[in-house]
Amino acid sequence: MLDSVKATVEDPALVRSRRAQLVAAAIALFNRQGFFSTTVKDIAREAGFSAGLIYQYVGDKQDVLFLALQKIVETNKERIPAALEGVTDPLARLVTAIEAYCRVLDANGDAVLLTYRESKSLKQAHKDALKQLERETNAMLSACIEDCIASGWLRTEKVELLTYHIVVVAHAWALKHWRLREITTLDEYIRLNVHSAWQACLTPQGKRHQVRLQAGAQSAR
Amino acid sequence: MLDSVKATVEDPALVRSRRAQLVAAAIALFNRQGFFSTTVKDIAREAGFSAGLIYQYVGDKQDVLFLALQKIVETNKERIPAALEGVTDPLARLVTAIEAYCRVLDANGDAVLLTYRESKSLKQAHKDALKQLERETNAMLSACIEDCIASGWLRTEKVELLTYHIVVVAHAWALKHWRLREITTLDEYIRLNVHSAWQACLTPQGKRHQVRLQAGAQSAR
Amino acid sequence: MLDSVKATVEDPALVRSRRAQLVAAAIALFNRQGFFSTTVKDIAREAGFSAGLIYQYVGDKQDVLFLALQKIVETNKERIPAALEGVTDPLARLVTAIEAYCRVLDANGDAVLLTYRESKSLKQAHKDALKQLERETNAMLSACIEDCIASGWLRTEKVELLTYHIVVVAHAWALKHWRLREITTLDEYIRLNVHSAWQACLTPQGKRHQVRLQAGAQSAR
Amino acid sequence: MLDSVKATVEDPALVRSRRAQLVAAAIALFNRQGFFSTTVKDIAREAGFSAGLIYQYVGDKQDVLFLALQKIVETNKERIPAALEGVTDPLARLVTAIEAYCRVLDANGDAVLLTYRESKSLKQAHKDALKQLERETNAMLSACIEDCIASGWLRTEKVELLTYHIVVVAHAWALKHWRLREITTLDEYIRLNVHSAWQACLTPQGKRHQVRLQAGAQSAR
DNA sequence: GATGAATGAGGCTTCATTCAT
DNA sequence: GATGAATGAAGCCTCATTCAT
Repeated sequence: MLDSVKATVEDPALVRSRRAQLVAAAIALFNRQGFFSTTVKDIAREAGFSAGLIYQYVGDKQDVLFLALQKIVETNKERIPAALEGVTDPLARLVTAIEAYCRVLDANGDAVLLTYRESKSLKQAHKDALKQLERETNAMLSACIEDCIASGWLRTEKVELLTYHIVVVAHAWALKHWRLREITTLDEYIRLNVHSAWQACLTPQGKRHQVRLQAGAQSAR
Repeated sequence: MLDSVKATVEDPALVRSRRAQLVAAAIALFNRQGFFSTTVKDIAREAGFSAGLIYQYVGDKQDVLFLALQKIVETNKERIPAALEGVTDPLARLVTAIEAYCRVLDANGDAVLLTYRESKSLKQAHKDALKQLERETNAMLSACIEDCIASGWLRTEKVELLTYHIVVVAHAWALKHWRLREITTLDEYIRLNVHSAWQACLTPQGKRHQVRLQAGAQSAR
Repeated sequence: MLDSVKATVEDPALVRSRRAQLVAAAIALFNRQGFFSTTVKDIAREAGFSAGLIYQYVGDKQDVLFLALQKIVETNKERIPAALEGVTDPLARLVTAIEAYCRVLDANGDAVLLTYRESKSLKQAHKDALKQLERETNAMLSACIEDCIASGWLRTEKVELLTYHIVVVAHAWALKHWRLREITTLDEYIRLNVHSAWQACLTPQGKRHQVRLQAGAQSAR
Repeated sequence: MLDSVKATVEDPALVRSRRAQLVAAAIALFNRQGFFSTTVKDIAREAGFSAGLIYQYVGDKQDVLFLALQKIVETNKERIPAALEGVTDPLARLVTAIEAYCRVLDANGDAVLLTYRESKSLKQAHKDALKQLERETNAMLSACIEDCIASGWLRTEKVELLTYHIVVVAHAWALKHWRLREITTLDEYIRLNVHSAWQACLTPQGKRHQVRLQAGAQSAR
């Protein structure tokens, strides 16, 4: 993963830390101004080092974009397992995973928009790498769904289609944030829009199980 | 609408036709290469005239982007009323509007992606104009929903939120086309993902009415 | 003179009138914006006809500049004989010629500046033509001076040098107008600066004659 | 003074030396071809570096013009005090200052013409800065004149008007050089035209003092 | 390893000039 | 004769990338 981008500097620890600076600066700027309107010097200044140095850790301006988008997608991917830690009930896991996912997107805000907006500018290999990462993230949601199906709580024709339904509605919170924040809140959005995406697929037993879970959550407070 | 972009040529018919050429060329290229990687000369060549001529019909390269995005959004907006022509039953109207909308997006394909990707590069006034157009398109779906509510077929807390749910799932077909086309078809996507967005809101009467409608459609074939 | 600039239109009366329009427009614009910052379209618009038409009366944008500068210099040249009409006394003729010259320059204002500023942009033949015209104008002043010398009123080593002295001090009124108008008036400037240029050359008889003339002018009022 | 033009390079010594190259190249070219007919690439080539580099030392092509004109006017301004070094007699100082001024103008030749020709193209702030510099130069001549008045050698109604008289006659040597060099020499021009500008203002004592000075100069040889 | 001055290709835009109507 | 749309060369300027220090 690291080697898909070339660095001339040897020390891998240094490479990692420099690239972290680089990527943080890049994400901030790409969000603010977009990829093309951000100059390499902008990135260098924001990252706190000289323009020339960038080319010791990256082959290309495009590589910076790739590292930035990769960082964003990886962050998304890491948060879900963290949130699922300790949760065992399949339906509870699905709910938890979705909520975690939505809240990462909300926090990362326009980074999501960034992946939609600027992916076009990547070389094909990098595009593919990102799509693969996204698939892996989605696979975690799909796994939760399949567990629910195995438990008899859910029924659906195509798991991945349902996954995508959830994913895009979640993404939409970031993509259409300019309008949605005027008419609702994140919590309401999750409840009304995101969760509704899969509730139509609940089996009768699933529904009963859900009621039980909510009652438990209620009394647990 | 026309005057938000300045032309030095007087004849409005000529302005219209030249701009149509321009916009067609621009949409094709922006889809292929993105806004920033497309040069003004590229556009001129694709449109079939000289580079200088562009500036008789447009003040700016950005203006071309605006005209292109505007064209896309307007096309979306025009197809819905056309499809609704002659349909009177509120629920049938909702279904028809949604299907029409999805099929325009499918046809215009990556143009939708374009609006997400490149809107950033517009001047604020142009961004606002596009958002207004989008709101107007959405309002047509909202109106269908409200008719269904008035008829007692649907119930929902926030009409516009439901509208956005539908809209983003529809857009997702274009945004995630690279993956979705591998796992489903447009028809299935509409049935499983788009329509499911509102069916959770059907009232019992609504459900019965829907069954009746589908039976009618069946026998009409 | 006319033929140093080519016209495709035959009718000489038309050529004259069109060119007059052209030149008037050009002088106004060149004064305001300079030669290079004035576009051919600007000139056409100011003159009240289409851009293409200019090329029927002129070969070049440079030709317009030449016609404009020529017009200015010719105007200067024509006013002096007009003012001298009926004046016979040599010293009175000199005074009259200088005053006339200064007042034309004051009226034509920045046109003078124009000849200094933009002559550089002319083709050599046109530069020469203008210098010749300027020499002819100066020759009229020189003639007055020589008459005064012949009458014994003036004495100077080099007539043309004295002429130039007068000319440049007169031009300075236009060239340094931005500052001079803050510290004096045209009348005072003529009295203190322009006329002083030659009064050092008056012979004793010349001085006496001058006193007589002024007394005459006084009593004539 | 330096900061009225922006540079992205930090090192002030480098800025100074690069700008000196730039200005030297620019003055040569502007004299030869005028400001508008000189391209930025021309300047770069003449200065001996790449086109892009110019924009590290200057914001604009116009800024180059400003620096060039500023350099010219400043040179004029610096030579006068240098020439006055050690001269104490007020009348001698006036004569010395004028001669120094004329000889700078003669050496800088067409640079003077440049200030008349191209000032138009400057932004207002830069125009004002140059006018201020010119005023300061003139003030040095005015001071000499006032000393002479205080000593009783000269009498004049308006000191600054007399200063301008001297200045423009001196400038004329550069402006009308194409003709004047045909009919006279610099020395004769200074004697007959420039100095005559103020000799009419000599008081009787002033005249006597002048004779004494010249006698002294004579015997000193 | 780090700096930042230097390079130079290439983009957007203007505008003198032509030419079909 | 007049119009003004169309052409295309060329200018200014930006910026990714290199390289001497």
